[in-house]
Amino acid sequence: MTTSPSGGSTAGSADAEKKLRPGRTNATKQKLFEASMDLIGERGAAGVTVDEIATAAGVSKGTVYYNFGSKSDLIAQLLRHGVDILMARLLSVRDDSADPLAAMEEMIGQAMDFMAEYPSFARLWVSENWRTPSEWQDTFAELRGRLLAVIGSAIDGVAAAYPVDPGVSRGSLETAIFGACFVVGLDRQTYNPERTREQSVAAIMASMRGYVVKQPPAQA
Amino acid sequence: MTTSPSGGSTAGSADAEKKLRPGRTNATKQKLFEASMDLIGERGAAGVTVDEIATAAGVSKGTVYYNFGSKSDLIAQLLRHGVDILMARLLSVRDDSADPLAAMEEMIGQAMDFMAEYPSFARLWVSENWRTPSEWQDTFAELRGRLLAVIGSAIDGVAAAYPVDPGVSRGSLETAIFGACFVVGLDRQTYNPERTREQSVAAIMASMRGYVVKQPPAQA
DNA sequence: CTAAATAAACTGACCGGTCAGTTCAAATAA
DNA sequence: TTATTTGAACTGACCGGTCAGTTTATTTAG
Repeated sequence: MTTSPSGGSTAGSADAEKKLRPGRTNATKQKLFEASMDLIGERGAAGVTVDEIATAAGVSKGTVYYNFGSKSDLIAQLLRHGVDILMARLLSVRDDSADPLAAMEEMIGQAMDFMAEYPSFARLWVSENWRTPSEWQDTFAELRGRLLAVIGSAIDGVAAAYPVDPGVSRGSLETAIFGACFVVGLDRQTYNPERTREQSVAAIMASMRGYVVKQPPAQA
Repeated sequence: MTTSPSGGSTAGSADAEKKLRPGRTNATKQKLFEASMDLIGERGAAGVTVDEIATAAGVSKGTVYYNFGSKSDLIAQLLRHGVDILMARLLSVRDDSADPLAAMEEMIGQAMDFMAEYPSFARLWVSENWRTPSEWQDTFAELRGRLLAVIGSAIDGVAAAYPVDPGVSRGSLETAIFGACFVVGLDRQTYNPERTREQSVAAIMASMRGYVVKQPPAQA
């Protein structure tokens, strides 16, 4: 076997040993990420061959196995890569103590932009996320937790500034909003391209507005 | 070739020529549906072999091709089969003119029950629904439309009885709720089995409550 | 009532082809 | 020099689909 760098599968997503040699690897990895994102998003992880990915990236099959240990490892790193991008966008929303509801809205807007820009990643996510015994179970659990934490803290912000319905659990609401972002974004891409970003955001925000109670807290 | 029945792919879901010969075919098809639902839900359409499906159904590979024209056809009919079940449940909700919001809530509850009972179908749906050039594009478009129509009319019912936010388009809201049902149901199954049915319904219903305006119609 | 005939339902071995993964010597760049 | 990439070959397993033949239930003929 050659001296493949391969990259840590369970690394903290930050590029740990990137600096060893800038070389061409990072550019190659990037190309492989982009190519495989599209292909896998379209036909599913199992429906795409390594040869196809290599060809689409303008690279040889050997290079794939030089940069990644396996097809499975490539996909795991691809998931981290996508989540890193999404996380960066979500965290770019200033958590100013102004209106937490507005912050939430901006976050959802960022998510919608991400879905529009990386629809293939969104497809990959929803395609593989809920598979029961999956090779990426642990990867998904970790990444999902990281994303939900961000949404959760945004919800907390709202709950701290407004009276909210105690009958709605934070966890379920996180899930509903998180999932709605993916689904609404994908649906727009696939079936309703005429729908605007604002319409989509408004539809998802409806659940937040329903979360804050109409009348001042009944009594609870 | 033998005289395969194969079943109409675009039939209106009602069993048309069931009586010609009771035979074993219907029972066999049912077994194949159940087996493939589970397997495909777990590992994806491309990740399951016809041999596996046949074995799981306690039937030979040839029987699969006797009852269905191809693996693809099996899956298309499987999708219709699942949607028929879900539709029946959604339509079982009495559309009494009482409280449309309560009707909506019951419908979401029915959807949650369905997701709990057929999680594999839900996984199959979200896995394949948004694939761009897919063999089942048309099938999905049709079935999606049928389901959305039911949800849409429930939303209409609410909009007719309450003052609603005109800034939220009906279509986007349909999508958000529809998608949330799948995602919340799957997430409960996969990551949060401790969550109750009521919590999940409440989280999804939040978007309906946010859809009806708090104060009597502002002015629009 | 029984045996032959018929057709639906089913079987499983088989085929052409594909795929993930491995290896490696040679080429190419930093 | 050394890290990186190439491209091609090879393997061993697997896969979708086919097909000639077998079982099973029902019908028909004697």
